[in-house]
Amino acid sequence: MKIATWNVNSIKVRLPNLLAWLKDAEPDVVCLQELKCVDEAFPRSQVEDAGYNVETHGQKTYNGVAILSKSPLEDVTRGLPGMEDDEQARYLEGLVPAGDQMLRIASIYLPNGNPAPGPKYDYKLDWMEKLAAHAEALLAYEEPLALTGDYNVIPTPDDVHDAAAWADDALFRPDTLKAFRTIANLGLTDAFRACHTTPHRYSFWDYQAGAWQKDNGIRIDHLMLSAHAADRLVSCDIDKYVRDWEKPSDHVPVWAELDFD
DNA sequence: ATGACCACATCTTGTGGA
Repeated sequence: MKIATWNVNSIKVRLPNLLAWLKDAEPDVVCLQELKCVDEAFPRSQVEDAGYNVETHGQKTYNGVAILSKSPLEDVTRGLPGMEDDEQARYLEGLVPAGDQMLRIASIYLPNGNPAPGPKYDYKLDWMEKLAAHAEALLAYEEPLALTGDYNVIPTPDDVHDAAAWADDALFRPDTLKAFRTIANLGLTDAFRACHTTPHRYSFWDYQAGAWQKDNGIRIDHLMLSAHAADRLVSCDIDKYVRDWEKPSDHVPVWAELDFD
């Protein structure tokens, strides 16, 4: 099965690109971030007509996550457990069939955290702590699990065009990387890095300053797999070509193929 | 070249993104 994550930066603006990419890529499950709309405003019928079941966790103007799946989702959770007071729609989780098993998959839009230091950065680190706690609880099931989304974390200097320029940024500060390693070290595999050693492969290019044309990007969209999912990993890649489409998101889709027989 | 964008809400300017 093919799973994917894509920060679309407004589902309303990006719907044509989403529908075109769904047709191209034919993913089984897609986690979306930054819908920037309430649940009622999600273009549900168009996505359903493309062959997908839709679960959303939206809010007005900002954030918002969704999971599209060819099979209906079960056991859907809205909001990050342990952050019940979170007013920001950043987490959605559900179960989908995977061969004769089930895959638990989450769509994550981790806080940006800039400017750092400050309250927004504190919120990011708090969110990462709660995500770690929830990941630990899910990993205890010892089942296929994919925590996928826009982590707003540049894991290593190989994942950024100019590490020095990002040194003080909330996406690359030492405390951010430490919190990300804490999550990964619970037993989650970065699908892209498991498949590729090539440095400087990116999933985001800023709209500004000709970042795309100069390949000044960062890799911040990740598929983090439990052992039971990583054991099934066949391939993973970044659909960079989508960044060249008209009206692109600043992020592109990242996908992984898992073989559940 | 300390340059350069985009989406949203609101109303032509501010906020947020990364």
